[in-house]
Amino acid sequence: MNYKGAFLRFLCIEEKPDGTLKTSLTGECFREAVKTLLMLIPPGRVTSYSKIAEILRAHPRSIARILKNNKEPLIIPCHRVIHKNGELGGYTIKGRSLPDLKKKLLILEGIKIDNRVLKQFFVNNLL
DNA sequence: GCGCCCGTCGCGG
DNA sequence: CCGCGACGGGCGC
Repeated sequence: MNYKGAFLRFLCIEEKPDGTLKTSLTGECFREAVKTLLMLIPPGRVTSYSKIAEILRAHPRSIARILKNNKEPLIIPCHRVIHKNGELGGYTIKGRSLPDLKKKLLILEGIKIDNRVLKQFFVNNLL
């Protein structure tokens, strides 16, 4: 099995009848997979909802839904997940919307935010 | 099962 | 810049 095959199997990504790829992970397993990917983002770097979704062959809004219910903010660094275009996106802790905190955390990690996060701060290869 | 929620995205105007 | 619809997964009923 080549690298790609191993990668797809590792994330339980299978081919659907229509030929598209999709992870068969659901519920807690899916959430754990998302968390694990987030842990791979180094401090001072960011990634996007769609990048996570792309890796898992899932939908960006699914990722957003998972992150909103993140029970371990800071431990699971969901503040490092932003919009693909560099906008910060939302940030919720225990039901409270705290976008300013997200911004502060990113600045503390050395990320320059000039209206948007510059492309250079995105991780190129998460895996 | 269905319907609604979501911290998205890409496209068109 | 804005509006809109697609998409996928969780969750409550």
